[in-house]
Amino acid sequence: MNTILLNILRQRGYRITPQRELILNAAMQSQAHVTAETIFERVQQHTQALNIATVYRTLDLLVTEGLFRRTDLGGGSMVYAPTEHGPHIHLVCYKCQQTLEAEYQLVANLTSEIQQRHHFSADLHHVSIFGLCANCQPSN
Amino acid sequence: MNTILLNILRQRGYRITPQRELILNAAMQSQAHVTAETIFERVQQHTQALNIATVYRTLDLLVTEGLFRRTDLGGGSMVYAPTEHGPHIHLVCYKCQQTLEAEYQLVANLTSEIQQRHHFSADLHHVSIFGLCANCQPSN
DNA sequence: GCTATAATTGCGACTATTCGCAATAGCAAA
DNA sequence: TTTGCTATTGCGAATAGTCGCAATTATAGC
Repeated sequence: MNTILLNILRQRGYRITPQRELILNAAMQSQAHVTAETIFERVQQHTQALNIATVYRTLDLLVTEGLFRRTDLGGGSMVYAPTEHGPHIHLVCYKCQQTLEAEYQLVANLTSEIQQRHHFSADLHHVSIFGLCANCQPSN
Repeated sequence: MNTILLNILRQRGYRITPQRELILNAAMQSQAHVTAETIFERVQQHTQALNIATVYRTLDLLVTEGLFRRTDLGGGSMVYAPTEHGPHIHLVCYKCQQTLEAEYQLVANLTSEIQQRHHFSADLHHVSIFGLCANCQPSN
């Protein structure tokens, strides 16, 4: 049972509903990125009392509150991960759809440069970069 | 009438259909980014002989052939622009949805670093970076 | 413990996009 | 110019995600 994140939400004035508890627990259940659909299925194994729209709305809330990150890994649906899992970037191949994880370090100073030059606070903590992996690049 | 891009497609073994001509012309009609829906509406002013799925498929083709770029500007639908319009990056605000254009230069050496370290050919030519604009950042 | 109120949920409709499949039609070769 | 092959299209259904609105409910104040 994850009380830490629930308490953060409560402190920020959000109501703690059974649905939010269920979603949060299901979302924290694995170390990997999860889709809304996966969370929905996990919760449904215990109870019927949940609508998929609520899953999306709760995940949106968690993302805008900075507790989760949403990433497009090119698989057709967005994936979510707790912010505490630490920043890293995703290299997603256009062609074969494979994804590589890379160190956040690569984009760290891009963030500060964008802040200085454009006063824009870029969120690159779980960003996806699309392109072609080694195997799929034309070899000439 | 845009014969240059049509010839490139022909040379690469793709068939030139009336639909592809119409879509290509409509897509090149303005300097700005366009959505599939916009292209579809433009073409429909001339003829009914076009299906929205074909618009999406043709745009996909143009993107995978490197002739167009697809970008998510956070407005709910993807936008497309000819590659020849030149690279630039988009700073998209999570909160107010406003987008700023910035120089490609900012990410130029990130591309080569990713190539060196991960042998991954990153495509950052029209990338969107999400975050908070100056107005929407907490001011403390 | 009750009540009032505003946040949250469920539901059904809607949007953007993709997909499978049968029908159509470019284009290369004869 | 006709033919045949296969790429491409149209269609309708499916998927991921969002939205408006009425019903429900968490929580602050009594």
